[in-house]
Amino acid sequence: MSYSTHDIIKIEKKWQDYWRKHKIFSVEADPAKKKFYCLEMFPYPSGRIHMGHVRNYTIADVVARFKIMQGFNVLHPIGYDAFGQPAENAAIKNNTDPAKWTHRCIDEMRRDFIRMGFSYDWDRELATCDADYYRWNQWIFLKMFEKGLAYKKASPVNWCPSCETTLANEEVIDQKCWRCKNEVQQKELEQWYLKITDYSQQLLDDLRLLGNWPARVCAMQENWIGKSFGVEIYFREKETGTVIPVFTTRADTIFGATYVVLAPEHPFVERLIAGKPQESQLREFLRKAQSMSKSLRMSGDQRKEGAFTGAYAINPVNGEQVPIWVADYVLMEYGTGAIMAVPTHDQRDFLFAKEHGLPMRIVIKDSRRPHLKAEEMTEAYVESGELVNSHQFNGMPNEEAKKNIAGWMENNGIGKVTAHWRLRDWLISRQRYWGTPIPMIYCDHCGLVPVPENQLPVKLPEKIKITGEGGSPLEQCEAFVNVSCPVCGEKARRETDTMATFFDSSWYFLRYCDAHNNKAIFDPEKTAYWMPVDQYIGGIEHAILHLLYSRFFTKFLRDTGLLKIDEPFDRLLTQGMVLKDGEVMSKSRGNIVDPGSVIDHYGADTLRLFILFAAPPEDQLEWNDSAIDGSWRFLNRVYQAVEKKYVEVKQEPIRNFSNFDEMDHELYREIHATIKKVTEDFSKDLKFNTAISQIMILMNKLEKYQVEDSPEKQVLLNEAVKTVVLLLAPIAPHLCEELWQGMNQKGIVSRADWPAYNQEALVQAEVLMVVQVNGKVRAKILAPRDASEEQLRALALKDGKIIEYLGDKPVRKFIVVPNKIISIVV
RNA sequence: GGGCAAGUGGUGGAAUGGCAUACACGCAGGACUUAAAAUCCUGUGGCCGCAAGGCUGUGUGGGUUCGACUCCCACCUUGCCCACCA
Repeated sequence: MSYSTHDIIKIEKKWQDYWRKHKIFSVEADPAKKKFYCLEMFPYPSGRIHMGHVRNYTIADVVARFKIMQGFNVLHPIGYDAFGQPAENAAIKNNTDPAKWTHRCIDEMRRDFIRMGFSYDWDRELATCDADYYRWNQWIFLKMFEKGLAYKKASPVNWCPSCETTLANEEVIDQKCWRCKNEVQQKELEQWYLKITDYSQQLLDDLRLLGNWPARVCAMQENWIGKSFGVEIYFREKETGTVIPVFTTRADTIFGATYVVLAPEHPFVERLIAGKPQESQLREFLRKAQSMSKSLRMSGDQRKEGAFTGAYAINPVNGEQVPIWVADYVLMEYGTGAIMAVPTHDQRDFLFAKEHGLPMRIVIKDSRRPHLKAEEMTEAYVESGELVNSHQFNGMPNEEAKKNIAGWMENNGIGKVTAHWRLRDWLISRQRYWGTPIPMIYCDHCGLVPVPENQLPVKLPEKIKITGEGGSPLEQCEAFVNVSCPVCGEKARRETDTMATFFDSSWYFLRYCDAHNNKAIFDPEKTAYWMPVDQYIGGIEHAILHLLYSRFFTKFLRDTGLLKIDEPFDRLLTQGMVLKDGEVMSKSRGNIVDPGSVIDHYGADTLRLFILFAAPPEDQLEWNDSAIDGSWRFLNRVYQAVEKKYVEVKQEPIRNFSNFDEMDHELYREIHATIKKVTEDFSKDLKFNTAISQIMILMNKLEKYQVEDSPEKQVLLNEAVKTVVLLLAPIAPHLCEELWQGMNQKGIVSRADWPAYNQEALVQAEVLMVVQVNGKVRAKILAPRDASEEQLRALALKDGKIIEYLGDKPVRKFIVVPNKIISIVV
């Protein structure tokens, strides 16, 4: 058979059918076997796969196949993150049913995965939009509700008045609704939250357990959780004595506080301004500030607006009376919703004070400009220095003062050392159709009633009209909404909010362990065997939310006794993006390369090889139409090598090393060096690009190798060819199966044993050593392995070139790095 | 503004203290062919040189070292993430 596109397509189809028919990649939990759980982030089923999927899933597939060959019981599942807005939008646009649309997309995607030759356990396939799956979302929600971790709270949402619907932040573009282009408002709605903040400390502490995660992902999570230490200082309102706690990380600047600022939403504001002369102006300001959407209010260089309340606060450290302001640059969600302003040492306070003519006082001396006056400052001084104007703390370095002042405040009851977090509770309510219904019921008599477990799943109603307008589609579905109260039996109403899809994806890796259990979320014995995921692979865009939520769910389920692990994912790889002409591939840029057409032309193996070879997995990958020809050519050469170089030898000649000539030794060494390199690259840092390079080097060597009718040499050559096929099998599995069969080997290559390398084969009797003189390479000498310094000195000093470079200068230093380099200093 | 990456031939990249540019793409020349494709061979950082060879070279400047793409300091550029977080 020749190597043509036509044949390749046939070969690939043949092996894909074989693998599926014989369930080669289906596995069962078996405590007698060592397990390996290889997982990729499951896709949103948008239809055909794109290069990002190809890259992500090819990397995972190589890991899975490699581990199988190494003898592990490998769990490698796939599923679909199938709820979410695109299906609903498509339904609105084409007047179709989201379920139908989604399942059609899933079918297309599955076909593409099969065509890529991925080694999935198809028996565990799942889709989050199936009731078999989302009933367990509801079950988890009820458990969380039971434990007080799911609760309802009024909070502002982006609201489009013309579509009568809530919008995600991403759907608000320039303050306007992405669909109808009308102005978006903020509206208070009762929303469901998960109390992830109960786990803040654990989520932070356990980052230490994630040594096999990219450091930057941990750093991003740490920043997101955002624990900051500081002091809550108790200011008092002058008239009533009401305590106003403010949070600061800069207690050292307390003597420079010249005003206090409350967030517009601060509950105390209302009482403060009532009856004040400027009340109406203040109300106007508050109205404006609160109607502004959060994203606008927080946008970078927004001017800081604010107003004086007419009230004053007493600074507890010096009894000083300072004005209380309300300003939009203070956020209710962070700290106490109130700050002490130190304009001289905080840039935001500085800008605000300049804008509104508020007083300033320097309390930390800038050693470079010790005589600077506050009114001469052009920006806040935020560096360190000695305290001034700070009573008994004058002269103290400010870092020291931070601790001392905090301690002094605690002793005097005017402040408390505390920590604040950036992490907020997780809003999971969506006023959408295509998601998991939140299993709660509102009863006029009994209040908020959870749906009893035995009534799960609360199914999404089918065949309902979705227009995108008039609020949540479920709200209009009488059959869904009207229900009798599970407690008193009276008429009641169902919750019509659905869950954010991040809920679905926070535990799918657990369901894979026992995908079709209809009695329980999973059998704890099965998760005990398979979990944690040994290798997780996905995009960096999920570095924060998805991974944090999954960690939270894992800890929660551990606390309910279902899991025994603290963290779900042992090793994490975040693969880089696929670029074309230096830009991310996207429809709008028109620079998409369709994987399907590449497979049609070259076959899946070539695509797999190229995408692994072109860049290390974590880096960005530049798509190159002509470079893929190189991958095709290489596989062709492998094919030819088996056809032409592999000759079965009847009698099994005894390998006799003493008969090896230099060429034999070289090939033998290269075989084992390649096994070693590929094994290490596949195991440790998943450096497929260098593993492939090394296989190419072995190919280059074996192609040049001459057998000269010697059966012994033929055995050696056969071993080289066989090694290439084995090492390449995880990367180009279809071709390697075909070649394996062609070589009359037992079984299939997907289940073959991964070759072991012989360390002795790598040891050379003589090594080529580089000789440097004054740091420059001047000669290379062949020296016996592990030669002594004396031997090497003698060898080096009789080398013609070295003699020339040394001249009659005396040798000052003679440095030997064994078997590598000799460095002579004169 | 804060945090984290990264910067190496015409291109993707290799080398993480020890021969810079492995492996591949591209390009040039050659073989085969009526011709083309495919395939194979040779060359390919820059400068000087007929050559042997020499000098130079990993964003910029400094440092540590016998020796630095690699480690340290400062700067420049690009990318990503976070960001009125007190």
